[in-house]
Amino acid sequence: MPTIKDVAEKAGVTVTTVSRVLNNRGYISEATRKKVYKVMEELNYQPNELARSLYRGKSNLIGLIIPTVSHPFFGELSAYIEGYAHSKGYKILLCNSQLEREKEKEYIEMLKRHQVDGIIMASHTIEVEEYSKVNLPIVTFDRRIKEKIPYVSSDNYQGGKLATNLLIDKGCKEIAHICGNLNLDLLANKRNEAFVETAQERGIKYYTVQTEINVFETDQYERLILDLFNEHPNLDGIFASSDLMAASAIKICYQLKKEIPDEVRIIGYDDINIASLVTPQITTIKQPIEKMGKLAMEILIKQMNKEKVAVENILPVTLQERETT
Amino acid sequence: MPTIKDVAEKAGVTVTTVSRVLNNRGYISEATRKKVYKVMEELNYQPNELARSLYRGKSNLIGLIIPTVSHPFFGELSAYIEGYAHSKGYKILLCNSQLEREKEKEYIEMLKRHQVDGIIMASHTIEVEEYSKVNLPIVTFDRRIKEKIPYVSSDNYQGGKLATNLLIDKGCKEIAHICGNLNLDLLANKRNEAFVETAQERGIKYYTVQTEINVFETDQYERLILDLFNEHPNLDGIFASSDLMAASAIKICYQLKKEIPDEVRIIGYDDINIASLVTPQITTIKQPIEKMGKLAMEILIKQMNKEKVAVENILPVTLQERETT
DNA sequence: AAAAATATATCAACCGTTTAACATCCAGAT
DNA sequence: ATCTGGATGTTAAACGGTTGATATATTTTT
Repeated sequence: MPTIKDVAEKAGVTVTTVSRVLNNRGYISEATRKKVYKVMEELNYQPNELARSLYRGKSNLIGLIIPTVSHPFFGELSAYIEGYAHSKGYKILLCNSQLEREKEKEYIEMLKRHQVDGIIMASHTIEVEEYSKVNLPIVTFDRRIKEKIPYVSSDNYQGGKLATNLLIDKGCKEIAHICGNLNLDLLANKRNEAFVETAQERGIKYYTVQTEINVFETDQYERLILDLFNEHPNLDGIFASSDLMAASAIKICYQLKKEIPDEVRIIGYDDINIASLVTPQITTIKQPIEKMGKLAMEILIKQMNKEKVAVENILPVTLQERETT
Repeated sequence: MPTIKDVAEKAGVTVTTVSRVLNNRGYISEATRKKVYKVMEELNYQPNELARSLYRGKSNLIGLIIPTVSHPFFGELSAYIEGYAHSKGYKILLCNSQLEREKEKEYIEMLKRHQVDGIIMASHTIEVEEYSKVNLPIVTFDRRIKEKIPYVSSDNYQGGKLATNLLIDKGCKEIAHICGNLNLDLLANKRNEAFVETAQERGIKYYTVQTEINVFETDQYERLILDLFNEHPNLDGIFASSDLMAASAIKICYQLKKEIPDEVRIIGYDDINIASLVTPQITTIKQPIEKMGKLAMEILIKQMNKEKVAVENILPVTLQERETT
């Protein structure tokens, strides 16, 4: 790999001059500028960002910690985050925590060693105190930390309310919410709050089913839903806390020969791409994934520039009515 | 951020000694080792990997260029690649090319500037000559380059053959292959070769439909499939070159009130997670995504260690029969 | 008591780049 | 003839770490 020295020698100038060309500082005549650029071209020279980052104390690297990029929600979110980051000159270091506390910690340390400029944290199993130790611009997804760490979320309570009301409006008499584990202190838990409160207010029978703390496993979803129908054969409405769960619910309904939406109505959450691709198309609560990703990056960049940021950043959700209700 | 100097001072030793502790070189007594570790703990010291990488000429960074991580196939692939890379001490820099030539080039240059140790390239729109310019360990997905760049692929011809034969065995008389654009010189094109040859051999009417060169857009898939049925109302078998395309085909069949699998049989490709999650579950050709990801990383690591690697690395595919055939 | 091994220190070079300070040269304006 | 400012050079320090050479203790072995 050619260095700035090679370029300088070949162009017959000093490294200072080359550096000046590279960084547009000081006086440089058009002639030398052209000559230097030409040599860089010839040598296929690329400035070493490690060296630059070391000197500048800024790496332009962002750590992204998610449960796994193979989950479509996080896949889509990551794509948007990376796209926006790239447009702003930042690179994404991808970390799949698999929702394991130890991995989260390990990744955070690794990111610090690599001098990332900030961390986007969308996987939350570590203890709250760990967050304050990070000591780096950080933005959180869907989780409020006691300390003043900014977070991005969508309006989970409103989403839960929209979903529950839709089921009831459509005539459901006995409904269930299948959600992630409520012991994880996530803002998504507000969906269940809304579900419970709305069902109570409107005097409808309701049940809550939680998944295990583990990872996303469709087998588990299917088992839970099957058990649910066994216990409550008259269940006629399911509010699934992700579109993937909704797809599992659809599958089980077909197995049990329950017609959708006539006998059972199902509403999902997220509105990932496949929600409108599968048959029947899934009615769902749309999270503004692109906006959330962009906002997270914006907040991170502001923090890096020592600008003030709001701690709470909640975006609105919308109901996407399709074929399962 | 504390530096090695801070640690040395606080521990009352020199940086050389700290560095020795850090790197396990030379003589170090247990006492000083402990003391140094304790101080590192107290200061929450993390060695600066930029500085280390700069000196060592090795960053432990790998560039991963894919069309987009929001596509489930690449999402799953990326998760496996990152997981295996992490276990080997490598970090992944995520690059979504959106299948744009300019972005691919830009990303490659960026990765070189950041001194990545190697590149996994799963997006191929740049010209073949560009690959030789890279001058870095590289491994390619599903694309053979004239130069001796190693590639990982699954047995596309066999996959196409399995799929086509299944449709015919099940009684299809008029079949179509919906595939990506054949002008992109991808090994996936062998699926179409196999499709055509098998259909001819067995004397079955067949058609090939290509998508535009663009990105993956379900709207486009749906339009193509709708047109296909308009032109060939008696079509009774579809070989879709991805599970997402198969899902689109299912959707259109429902719209046209064609029963699956009685009137139309559909087989997908990839066996991404959602293939077995949707209803009906998609019959598909399973690519060994995890093995392919791992193999790609292994080949890259071997190249980085100057070991010899095979250019051609083709893994077997298997038929997953489910509900759409 | 001498030799060998262990433990640590000091010093300096190096990785590739940036940047500040200062010097030099030249062309044009005064 | 002098001044001004543009264009470049020289030099050296800095970023944070690694490493080799060399020196100097202290222990341990012979």
